[in-house]
Amino acid sequence: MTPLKAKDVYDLLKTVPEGQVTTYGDLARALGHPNAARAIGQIMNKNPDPFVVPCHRVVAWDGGIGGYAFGIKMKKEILQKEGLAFNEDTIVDFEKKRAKLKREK
DNA sequence: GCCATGGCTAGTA
DNA sequence: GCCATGGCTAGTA
Repeated sequence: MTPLKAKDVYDLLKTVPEGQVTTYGDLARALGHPNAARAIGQIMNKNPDPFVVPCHRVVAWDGGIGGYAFGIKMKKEILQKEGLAFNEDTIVDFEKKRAKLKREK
């Protein structure tokens, strides 16, 4: 299996529009690495450019917030600003907000 | 040897 | 609540 490239993750993530989200596992599967969810999280943590790569739009598989380099509180605020609603720490209507990823390669 | 995950079990109510 | 997974990095040789 070809290695997972950070650039591929970022490129795919950039296709997720404002107001929608994706998950660590979805990104992993779309790139042909069904078990690399955790590696995706680590790649997000090293995000070179938070203003270009919308890593705040990557959440946990169950609609939970996941993590964020600048704190999950800020992540939540940004997502709310982009139009998502929360019930406690879970995204409301998560399945409807979940982006359909275009499979790469 | 660390984790910004996720899936599966054991054990309680 | 445990642990497999996979990419990264600190720290030793």
